[in-house]
Amino acid sequence: MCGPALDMMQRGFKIDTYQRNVQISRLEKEVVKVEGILNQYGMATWEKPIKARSPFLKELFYTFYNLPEQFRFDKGERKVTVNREALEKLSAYHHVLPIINAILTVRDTAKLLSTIRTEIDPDGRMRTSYNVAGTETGRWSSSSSVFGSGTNLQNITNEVRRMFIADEGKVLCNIDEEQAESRVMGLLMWSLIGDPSYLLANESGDVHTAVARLCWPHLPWNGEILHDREVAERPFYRHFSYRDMSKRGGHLTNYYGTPPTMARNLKIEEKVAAEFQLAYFKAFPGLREYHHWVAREIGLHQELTTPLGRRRIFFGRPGDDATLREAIAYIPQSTVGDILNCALWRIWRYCPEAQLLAQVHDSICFQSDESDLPRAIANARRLATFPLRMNGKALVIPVDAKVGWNWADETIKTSRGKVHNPNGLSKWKGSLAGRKRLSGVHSMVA
DNA sequence: ATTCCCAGCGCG
DNA sequence: AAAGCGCGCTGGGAAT
Repeated sequence: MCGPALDMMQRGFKIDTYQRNVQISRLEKEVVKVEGILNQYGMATWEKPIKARSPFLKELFYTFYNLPEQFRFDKGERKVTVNREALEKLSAYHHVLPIINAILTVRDTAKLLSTIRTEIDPDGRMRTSYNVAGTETGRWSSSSSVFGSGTNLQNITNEVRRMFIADEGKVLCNIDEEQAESRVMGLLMWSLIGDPSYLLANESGDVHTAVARLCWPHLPWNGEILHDREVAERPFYRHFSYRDMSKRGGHLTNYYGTPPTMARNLKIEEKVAAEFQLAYFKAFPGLREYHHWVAREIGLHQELTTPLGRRRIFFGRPGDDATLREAIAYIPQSTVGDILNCALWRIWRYCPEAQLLAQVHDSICFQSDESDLPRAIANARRLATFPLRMNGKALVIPVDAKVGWNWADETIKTSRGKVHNPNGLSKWKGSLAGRKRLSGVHSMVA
């Protein structure tokens, strides 16, 4: 793995420094403005400034204002918190609403700013350091480069990805393993338990609609893709469609999430979450059995081995729920990482026209000369597509390809609305289809 | 002045 | 009683 890792670490990812500077000055102004407002609130109330990220916020809300303490759980411990979720609850006390809004704005903006401000190297490139043996699951991790510049490139938001660009004369391609963890979960349920239902749902084209069909069979489905999708997008509960429920609730349920968690994350009632899980487990009976299978393996051996042969020993107490949850997540997460890394290595070794730029767990970004692009993408896809076998069953994870001149999607959702990004990534359909790299002001249509 | 720790939050 | 897993970075403040 050091081959492709060093290749990317040495090359670095070109940064659009103009775009970077524009963003920095815009966000700096915003932070200064809102911090000023926050300080005025502070002086007007408890006669001290208010810092959005200070631990003393606890004192402000829970002692000075005497509001009900909010808690979070951290490794089995109940702790007082002033995180986003807590502040959103406290905003029901509308005398502190302006303070809370200002705090959340400063936090969001400062976070964004700190990533965008990350030091780039003198040649205008951002470099990272990949650790190819740094995690429990076999995934890579990413951090600042050996010289202290750059940062973790595996947690860059779409908004910030806008400043990561292709070199002159080259085009970016991002390939992605589609619904990878979910498909591996399907293979596990099929090969270990004998229940193919979840894999079939995944391979139906639109997994979330398929899951919705199985969970709510009484709705007027008729098998036509567009019609069924429309049915799935009807409201289920408040702002939630059946499809939303299937997507977010399904993922959480796969990983042993409980109704209270689902209720919190999806902002729905606990009863509604429990109802969904009942239907979900009924539609995919292999899921419960997979959870039980993992519990049994951990109880007996305290270890698991993935279909690609990666063994992990679980040092937690075998009977603990926390140990079980780590174990349930392990095989899908590790397997997807290994599949992607296998693809990465093969592209590095056999597809020289693809210059690797980044690895993000289930996706790879590379660049090619425009003239090489169709060949590079065809080769990369071929090298990344291979069957995963387990107990005589097999699965192929499809590989999606997108192209553009910067690393963000064509539509960027920001806190202030949507921004059109004409140089961004769009689905590869065999050619650039008339797309051209826009420069200067034309590349930034608000 | 430097190091350590925590809380919060970003991605897959 | 506790309430998906896997990471890394930053700012604030305490400890050294």
